[in-house]
Amino acid sequence: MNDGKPQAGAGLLFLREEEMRLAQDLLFFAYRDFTGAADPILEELGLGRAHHRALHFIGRNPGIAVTELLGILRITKQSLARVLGSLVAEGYVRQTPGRTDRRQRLLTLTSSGQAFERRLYERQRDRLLAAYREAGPQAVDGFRRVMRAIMDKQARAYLDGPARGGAGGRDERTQDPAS
Amino acid sequence: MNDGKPQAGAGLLFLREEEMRLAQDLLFFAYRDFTGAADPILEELGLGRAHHRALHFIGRNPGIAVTELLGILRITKQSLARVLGSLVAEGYVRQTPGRTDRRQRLLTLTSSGQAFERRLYERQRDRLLAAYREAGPQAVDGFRRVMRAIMDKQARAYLDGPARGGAGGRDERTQDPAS
DNA sequence: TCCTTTAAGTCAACAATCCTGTCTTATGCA
DNA sequence: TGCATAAGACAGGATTGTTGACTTAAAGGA
Repeated sequence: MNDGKPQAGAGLLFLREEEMRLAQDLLFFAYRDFTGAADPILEELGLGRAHHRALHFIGRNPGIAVTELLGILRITKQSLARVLGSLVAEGYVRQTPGRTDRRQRLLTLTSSGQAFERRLYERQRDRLLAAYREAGPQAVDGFRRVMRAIMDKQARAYLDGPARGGAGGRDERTQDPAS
Repeated sequence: MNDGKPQAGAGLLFLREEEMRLAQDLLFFAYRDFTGAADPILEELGLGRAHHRALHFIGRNPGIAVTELLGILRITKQSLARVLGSLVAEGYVRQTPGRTDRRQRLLTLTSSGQAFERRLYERQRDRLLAAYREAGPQAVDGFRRVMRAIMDKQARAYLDGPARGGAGGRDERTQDPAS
């Protein structure tokens, strides 16, 4: 990075600060417009972004336990309970007792929950796909690297979990809890 | 990416969907932990993330008009008024009438506002800097390209505005409104 | 079996953040 | 002069988040 030019100090520090300020802006605007893309669908169904986040991670982790979902969303039990309550009440999410640990209420999307989540997904996908095409595969690789590096160890470990990334294997949770 | 294997259809579609799902995850976790990095400082001063966002964009655009800030944050006048009210009351933000348009109340950080914003910035900077170092300059370039491509035209235009990006020139707003 | 811990849910109360709609004041501008 | 715009204010409400205390059921070790 420092390519050995004589006067190193203030000028480079300025550049570095502007780089970091730009990164702040990028994260704000990209996230703002990425999440905003699904808003029309949510409004149509009378739900909010909190519901969307829950649907996304339940859809992505069928049979996830409540505690695990809380750890992902980083919200309190109460906050999740409210959101989850309406999702269950409207038939988007099903709760089934854990087989090995019967204290758990494993969460799964119903078929209408899957359909709803897919509509939300498609809006964000369209935007992401266009961005990926515009930026090109090499940029996409860099994007992934930086985004992974920004997040906590814990989140990286989650992304590397058996359900994702791994060579095609579905993990045990994917055996859908019998309705 | 498509390395010319015979059976093209379903398998590749699956891969593409997993790519998009991963992108959703990346945006959620990176944003969650990026914003979370400043939370301890905010809590210390008894302010919230909404205050941080306002401070950031006022600091980045000294002398910004209220309407322009509303357009960036995409919130309503009422929401901003509440946040701005406390920032002004606690002496972090100064409002000065516009010189050319006296209806405007141009927003600037006071020196204590600058100091506060800097503390918040430094937390996020540390995380971003570590991520940039870990991912490497080429990845950073890709990150920027993809993030820019995700956001709205309007936001890209903002980032290309005269105050940023341009070859070193400060724009007229930077002439700080006389206190 | 007894005891502790854990998973989940619940209730009450509250705080932050956002929204809508309506109105006023001052100013810009044709 | 008349309309549009910038900003602020008021009233009321919705969403999303918080804390703290408590209950129920089940797991799991001594």
